[in-house]
Amino acid sequence: MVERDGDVTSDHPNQGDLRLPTRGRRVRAADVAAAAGVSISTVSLVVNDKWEGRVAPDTVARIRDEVARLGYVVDESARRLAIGAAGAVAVVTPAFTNPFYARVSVGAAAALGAAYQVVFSVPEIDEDPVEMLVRLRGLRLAGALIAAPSEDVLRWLPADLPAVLLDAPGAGDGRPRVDLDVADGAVQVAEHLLALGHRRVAFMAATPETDTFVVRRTRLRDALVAGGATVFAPDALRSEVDAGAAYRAASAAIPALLGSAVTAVVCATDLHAYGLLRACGDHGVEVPGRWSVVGFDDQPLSAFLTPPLTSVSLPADELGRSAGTLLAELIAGGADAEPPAGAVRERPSVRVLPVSLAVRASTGPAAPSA
Amino acid sequence: MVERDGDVTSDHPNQGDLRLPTRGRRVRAADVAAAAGVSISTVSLVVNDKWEGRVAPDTVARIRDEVARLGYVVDESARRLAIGAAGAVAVVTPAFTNPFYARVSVGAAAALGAAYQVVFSVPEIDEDPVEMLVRLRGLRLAGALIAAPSEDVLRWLPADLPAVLLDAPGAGDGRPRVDLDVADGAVQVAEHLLALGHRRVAFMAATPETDTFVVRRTRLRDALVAGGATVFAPDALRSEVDAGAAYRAASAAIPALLGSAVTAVVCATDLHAYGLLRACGDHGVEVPGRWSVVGFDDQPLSAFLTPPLTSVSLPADELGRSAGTLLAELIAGGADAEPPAGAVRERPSVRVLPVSLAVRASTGPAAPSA
DNA sequence: CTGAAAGCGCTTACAG
DNA sequence: CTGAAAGCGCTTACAG
Repeated sequence: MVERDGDVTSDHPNQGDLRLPTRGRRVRAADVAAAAGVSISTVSLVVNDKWEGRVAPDTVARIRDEVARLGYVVDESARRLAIGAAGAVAVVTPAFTNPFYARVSVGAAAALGAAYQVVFSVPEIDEDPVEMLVRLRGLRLAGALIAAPSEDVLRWLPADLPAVLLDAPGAGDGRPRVDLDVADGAVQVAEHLLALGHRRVAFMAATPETDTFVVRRTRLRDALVAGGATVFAPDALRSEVDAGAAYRAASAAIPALLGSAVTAVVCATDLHAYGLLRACGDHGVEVPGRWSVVGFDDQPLSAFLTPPLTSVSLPADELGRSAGTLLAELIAGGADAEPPAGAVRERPSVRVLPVSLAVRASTGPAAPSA
Repeated sequence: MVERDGDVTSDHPNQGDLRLPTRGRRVRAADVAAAAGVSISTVSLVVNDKWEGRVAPDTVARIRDEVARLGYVVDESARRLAIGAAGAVAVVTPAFTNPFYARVSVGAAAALGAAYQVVFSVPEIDEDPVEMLVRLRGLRLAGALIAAPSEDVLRWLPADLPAVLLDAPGAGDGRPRVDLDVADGAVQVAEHLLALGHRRVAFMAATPETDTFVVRRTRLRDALVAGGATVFAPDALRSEVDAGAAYRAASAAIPALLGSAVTAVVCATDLHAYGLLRACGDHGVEVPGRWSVVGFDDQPLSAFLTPPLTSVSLPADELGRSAGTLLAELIAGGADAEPPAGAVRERPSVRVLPVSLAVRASTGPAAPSA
């Protein structure tokens, strides 16, 4: 007999040990079976809805009554051990407190939550996502959803673990992927600014510059240059994805920028734009009078800034939901199974979600050249 | 033999069945034992670090080598079933995409994540938190952390489930709790406004008005009235906790408010303040020239608004961390154990975290009476 | 229509 | 210092 005293959810029958409160005893299938006068097998069939044609209807009713009366819930550990199924899915993102990833996480959980236990991994909680993923293998990981994956995570990812990458336009390792069409978003920004007469544009970059940020910067540059504009991406004008860091960088960079004839600043993310706008306020730089400002993300709050921010609207929740659905298919369909020897390896599915530019008051006609 | 074909993580030895890829086979303690030439018991002792004085050091080394070589990870389902321990903790909040609760969640997970599997429940994912909590019982819930609990959740909460309530100043059901001293925050706001000469103040309320919001409103009112000010809480000036809803409510309410001699508006949350500020911008109401505006929460972005928002700074991460730590103590210490018969039931621990007012540019001297 | 039995992978007294 | 065995609570062929 395994001893487990002091355990709040002890399963020990309370045999005369007054220190073990009765309420600590879990209800087992055996309890339901005894109460209903049937075997454990029958209880299992009923609670798993596999009784049709195998258990008499009134037996079913009796068992259901007892389940409700006793408050029986199948023990997940035992169930998973018995059926050998993987029950957990990991959702790995770079941050929880960044509303973009919060929305991605919610979308993913909504798509997967019913079938799997969703476990979130963010650096804010787990120092090391790889370490956490290793630990999760103990939960029999069914799959993983990885947003803006780091090199480390990609390197670790076992080939046989169904996984979907999100928002990783550059990660070309043949994994199924759901991306946002940030390249098109950048083009839309360029067209918008060109139409407003902007010909000298600065870009505020993100560090570290992951795939999506590289795309945002280079495609914007290419499209602007093709339209006859000049683009600056000054070293000083870059920061982590954080409004405070962006504010400090922008504050330092603004004096020099004012010397150039820049009429618009495009930011790698809305958070950068928040910091920039605040710094503009400090320096008396009027937006959009002197500079037009554009962001990427269109966070829920961006429409409420002063001035409201023109931003590339990224469907974060749909990104999460779409990736979640794809992962579920992958797991269920065994799309990850080894192809027959000699077969042409199927191209992994890459879904690209469209984005749109939300035009607001932070952009306007280019100021007459300073 | 239990049949489990089509299972990605099938544990079937791959005996001649070519359709079952080898990589799908999990490594079990038995594999490590065989490889190291020891028994399963010994492997268990070593991986659980219980070998001191019981296993020869070079046996330990040999086993560790094999564990590393084979990539063995203890199966959590089997482990939990064997030790009968509860491994999961639920964190229930009203929202994920509200940065305040995102920070609370991160704090809680940081405090609990090492020892327990943290499962988040938010309405955005699970329609019904109660239903989800019931399902979680199957995971042998060790405890729950419940932020701004609804009546439903409180009613369901089993008496024997260790639970900590967060930010629930009115929930007087004797549960251990961690609260924010929003009452004091309201007093600080009142003092700040009175000192600036404000004597006619409006309050923008939240719907539904949960405990914490009632405290914010009533304590502010009492403190302002005690200081000789008049307080309005117009029905029109209230909305859900959402910047868009707040914007619409504020837009509709502003014309009437301009008719009153109000010089300051205090908002139930920063999100309300975002909507109000935007509406003020639309209506040409200068902040703080005409109205001073104050929020509650001090969200990370509030310092970057134009003007930067004066707000009651609520330590969200500490709230989560503190509650997480308290819950861990509760679970470990069995503080929930039935007291000895006749003993005076100990008062539940209620921790109240101090808050502070972050004074920024959105508040200033009261405008001369209109 | 129903139940006895094996098995999932682990942990832990217990007996050497 | 080491291993055989029981038990955790469930599911699923299998035999009635």
